[in-house]
Amino acid sequence: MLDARFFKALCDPNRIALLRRLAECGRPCTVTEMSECCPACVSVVSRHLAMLKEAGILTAEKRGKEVYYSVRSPDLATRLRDMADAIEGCCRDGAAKRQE
Amino acid sequence: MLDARFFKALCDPNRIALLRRLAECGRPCTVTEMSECCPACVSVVSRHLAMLKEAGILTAEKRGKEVYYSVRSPDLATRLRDMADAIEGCCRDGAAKRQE
DNA sequence: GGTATATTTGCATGGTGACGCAAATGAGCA
DNA sequence: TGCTCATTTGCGTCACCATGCAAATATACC
Repeated sequence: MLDARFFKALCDPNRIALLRRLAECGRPCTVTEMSECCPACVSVVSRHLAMLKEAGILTAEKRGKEVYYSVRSPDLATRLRDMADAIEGCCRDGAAKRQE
Repeated sequence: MLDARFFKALCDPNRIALLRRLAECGRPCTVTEMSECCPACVSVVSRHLAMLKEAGILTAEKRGKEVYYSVRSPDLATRLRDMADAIEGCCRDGAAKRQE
């Protein structure tokens, strides 16, 4: 549930900026488009996007020469809510067990 | 909303293990107690816990010689759910804007 | 005050990650 | 085929982080 790779993918400010940009854009974007909003050069952006994809945060679809990245927003939202539930449930159960 | 420091605090496997241990335990724990579940030595655990506290994930309360750490579970759950809402809302708005 | 325990902090070190550049790969087009 | 554009990958470098050790700080108890 609490997956280190997931958080690792989001612990870099540039990757956060890319994710935010992609979410705000509301449509699939190419690597070149994304790199315009990021101080790093294209190769670095490509690597960041690949990492976000590996972590299950983005999806990539190849169309011709270009790769279009999108946010897996429903899955992402579900994962975050599941984490919230797990932490609440875990802490509540622990406290309950302690009172027995 | 998407805070890099928050994710940074959770991108280390030992810190995840500490958070999980603390959540499952269901009661405040001392640094020494926590260090027993973690391969790292006490000073490292102390630093990890401090980082989790700085990120707003744990709270620390000093009682005598010892410091008791707890999970800020309601706040943490709220933060995660807010992130989920923000991402969903953001992507939906972007898509809607695109269709206009 | 002196000792013991709990925690934090300074420091050195090894490992990992971000970065830019250049080369390689892939796909469209003349 | 040759050319161009988009993306990825290999590589070297630099910065940051996790770690352990030792010293410092804080608190309790004698």
